[in-house]
Amino acid sequence: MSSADSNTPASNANRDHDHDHGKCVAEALASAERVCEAQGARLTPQRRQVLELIWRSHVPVGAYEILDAMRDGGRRADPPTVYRALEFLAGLGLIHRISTRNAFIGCSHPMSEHRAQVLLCDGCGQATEIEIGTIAQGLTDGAADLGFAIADQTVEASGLCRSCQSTAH
Amino acid sequence: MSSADSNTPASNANRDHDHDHGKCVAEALASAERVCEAQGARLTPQRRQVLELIWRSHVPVGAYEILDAMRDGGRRADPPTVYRALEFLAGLGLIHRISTRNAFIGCSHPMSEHRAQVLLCDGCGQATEIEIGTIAQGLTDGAADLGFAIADQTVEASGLCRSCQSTAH
DNA sequence: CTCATAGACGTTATGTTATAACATTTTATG
DNA sequence: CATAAAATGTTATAACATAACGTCTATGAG
Ligand SMILES: [Zn+2]
Ligand SMILES: [Zn+2]
Ligand SMILES: [Zn+2]
Ligand SMILES: [Zn+2]
Repeated sequence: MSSADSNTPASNANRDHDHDHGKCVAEALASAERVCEAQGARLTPQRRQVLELIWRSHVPVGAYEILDAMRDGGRRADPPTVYRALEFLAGLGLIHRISTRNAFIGCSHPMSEHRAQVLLCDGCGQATEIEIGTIAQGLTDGAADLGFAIADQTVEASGLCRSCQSTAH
Repeated sequence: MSSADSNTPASNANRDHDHDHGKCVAEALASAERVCEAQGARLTPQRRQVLELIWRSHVPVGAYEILDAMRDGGRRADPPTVYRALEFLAGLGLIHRISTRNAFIGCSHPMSEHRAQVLLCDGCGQATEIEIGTIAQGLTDGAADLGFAIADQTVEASGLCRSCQSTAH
């Protein structure tokens, strides 16, 4: 993964409402397989299905929505099944938990180490992952000034995306 | 409240584990009364009690902990009672919800408009509110570059405070 | 191939957080 | 006092998450 960079995960930040989502999904699944292989982890059919269900859209999806979708698909499932898969996927950085929504989104660029920073649209519900280095660094530095050592960061903002601003009238 | 600034709410950021917490509480309650008066809102005994319970420490407190404490105090209470008070207090900026913990803390400087930015210690559990303007601004600007208009921000970081770093060995 | 092991998954039950809906009481005000 | 608005009481349930333990399955050693 150090040679060609034909995929441009950062382009997700500029994603429009009518983008080629099939590409998002394909890239996400390909990345997932690479990450799992690299980590010696197993992307079982069940885990893969949960990842696919999360990637059905860019709208954060709750654990029980996933559960319902799995049942709709004929598969027997219970909460622990879903939460285990979510824990596995989050552990590998393949998904992010959105704390303010109790929901999950697929990570747009799971191959690179990063802190999740997310924009949440109150109009369409879509989440957009961004990566503003100065925020992560500013937070780390600001905390360090107080003697606080940051281990993990959560940065979530809500508002209106470009499309939903033009729609609102 | 525009004249003397004898209280230094920002000093909370440097708060030690053995600070004068009585002062924190006294200031918080005084601020609450001022804010309520300014807004024409009523700080009823029940709301005041919830605020006091939240201010028992700097550790974020869950709604049901508050509920239990109210019942311990002999008062009859049910979940909606607590959640209504929390909603009221949060609406006035007197408390902040900590999304990553499903819990609440008292706001250290409710008189000034601000976005909550919080450091959460995994050791002692205490929350420290900080205010790094460049983060709020960087987030707003970074989002604006994508055409996204931010209405609300959540910034939470976990790690170890100074005291808990020295303790850990 | 058989067995031991570890990881994944199934299953049941329960814990935890939050809100809907409607009744009643309190407070402010004319 | 009459009235309306705000606050609170009350019951029930929705929504989110995990504990605990049993079973299955892939894998590798012997
Ligand atoms: Zn997409
Ligand atoms: Zn939108
Ligand atoms: Zn204090
Ligand atoms: Zn600490």
